[in-house]
Amino acid sequence: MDKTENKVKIVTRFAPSPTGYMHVGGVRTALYAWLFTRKHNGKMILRIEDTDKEREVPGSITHIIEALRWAGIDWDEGPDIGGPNAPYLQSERLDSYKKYAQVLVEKGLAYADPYSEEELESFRKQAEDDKRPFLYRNHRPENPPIWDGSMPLRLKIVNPQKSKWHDLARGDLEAGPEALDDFILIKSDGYPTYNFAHIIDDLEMEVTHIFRADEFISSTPKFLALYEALEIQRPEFVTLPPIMGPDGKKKLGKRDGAKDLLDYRIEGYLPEAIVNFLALIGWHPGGNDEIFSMQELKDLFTIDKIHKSGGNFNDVKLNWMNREHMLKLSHEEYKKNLETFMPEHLSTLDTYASRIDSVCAIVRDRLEYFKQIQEMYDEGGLEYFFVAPLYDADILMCSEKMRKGKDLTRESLAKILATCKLELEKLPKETGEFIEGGEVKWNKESVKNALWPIAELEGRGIVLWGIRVALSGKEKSPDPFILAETIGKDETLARIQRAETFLKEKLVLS
RNA sequence: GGCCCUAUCGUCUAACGGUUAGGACAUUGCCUUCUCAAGGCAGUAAUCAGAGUUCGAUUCUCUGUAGGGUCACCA
Repeated sequence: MDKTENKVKIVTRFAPSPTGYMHVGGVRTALYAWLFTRKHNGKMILRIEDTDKEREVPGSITHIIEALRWAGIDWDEGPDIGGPNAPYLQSERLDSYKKYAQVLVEKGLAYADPYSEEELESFRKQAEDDKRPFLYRNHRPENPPIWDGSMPLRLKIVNPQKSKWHDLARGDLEAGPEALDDFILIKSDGYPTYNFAHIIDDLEMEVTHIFRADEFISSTPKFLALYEALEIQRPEFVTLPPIMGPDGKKKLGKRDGAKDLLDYRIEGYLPEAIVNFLALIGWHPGGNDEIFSMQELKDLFTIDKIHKSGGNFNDVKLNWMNREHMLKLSHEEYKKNLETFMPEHLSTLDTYASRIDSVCAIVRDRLEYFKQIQEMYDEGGLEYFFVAPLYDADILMCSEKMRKGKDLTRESLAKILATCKLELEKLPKETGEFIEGGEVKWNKESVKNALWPIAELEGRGIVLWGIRVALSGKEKSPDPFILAETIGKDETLARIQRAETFLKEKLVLS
């Protein structure tokens, strides 16, 4: 296989129809074609199959292009960049289809369909009532009218028999003669059907490998008949297994929550992660590795490793994988991504600039996708990184478990906090700079060293919980030391002071 | 219903006639621990069923079963 691939120039195409969004299944098809093409220094074409004017959604083409580019997939010819085989919109290639249709008419292999939709419908119904499959060729008109373009044009299947073919991913396939019928080449509106158009385009564009979804297996006999009628050589088929919905029951569709690819960008997923994940549904290079870069995928990709059976789209694992890719980012890259998801009311604060780096580091282990930053740590989000929190007495007082049997009143907690504050005041204020003549500076280590003796004395649960909540106001948050380091000495002391006062006031009130 | 495709832990998968059937996600337990994460360790968990071929079948063949696809003037 690989030998011939290297001799003949590989030409692949991705040919979506502009129906509004970029299905992840489609992205995978494009991805496999892309990996294969780029690995073999081939040529990839983007072609838009816009022959159904009814379904076309305006803006789709730009959307598709944007989505594919985001995923890191590029092409050598396409509607946006042109190329020697232009145009790349099927709606602009009508002359080609007409030309080949005429060839078939002249060969006596295509004929006009004179029936009305109602008549066709009744044939179908009759077949259904008789419990046999409907075949148009059983109703083929004796003397079809001359095709003037106002009626559909059908291919005449002269000798319906069993079809056999080879698929590079699936192996040998076959279908009975029932799968073959006189199908429509050109619709009455003058546009070709998919079945016809893609074959003409692939021929004219000299496509060598067709990467396609599983559902096209059933119509392959039709394509084969057309190649034969046209007396042309067919490209290789590479049929991919289906991607199922999370329940594993049905093909992944819009209703099962199949997202548009760009939704993942909105959620703050990394394109490399999506690509990695998608690549591994239906293909695996062997071995135990799972995290691959685009480059690695390209190097490893081979058609014979494509699976036959379908796979589920499991977004729990996608999240894990996305985190793995996020972890590979440098601090600067991570920060850049994260900042696009920072709520504006925080990013405009004057505490923001000095603390965002630290927040980045803190959040790094915790996020599976960047938008999660917005839902982090309870409802309050991450305000407490930038502004002093409000307190809840119950949370501040910590749980029984943390107290470990020790009595704790608001007054005694306030005292403990005061003691901590006293110790922390002794620390120099500077962060990140070496302090001459003293080991301590204001970083999480020194804060820890200052607090630890008190914690040992009064109970770790009480002291560390108390400080942490004094700094964050939250039941759940990063540890107090890193929080203290992040907000700096002045604010740490101020927040402890506030918590202390809060406790005392509460005490007086109650 | 006709035709077609597919079948390894719950999920993604490794294995290309010989393995204690491996890894990952998820899950469970433990460790770490001031909370939440993260991290570390450990555990539970699969060859759809039945025949054949073979010294030996997850792997090859057949049958059954289940799931999926497709039967448009959609792609």
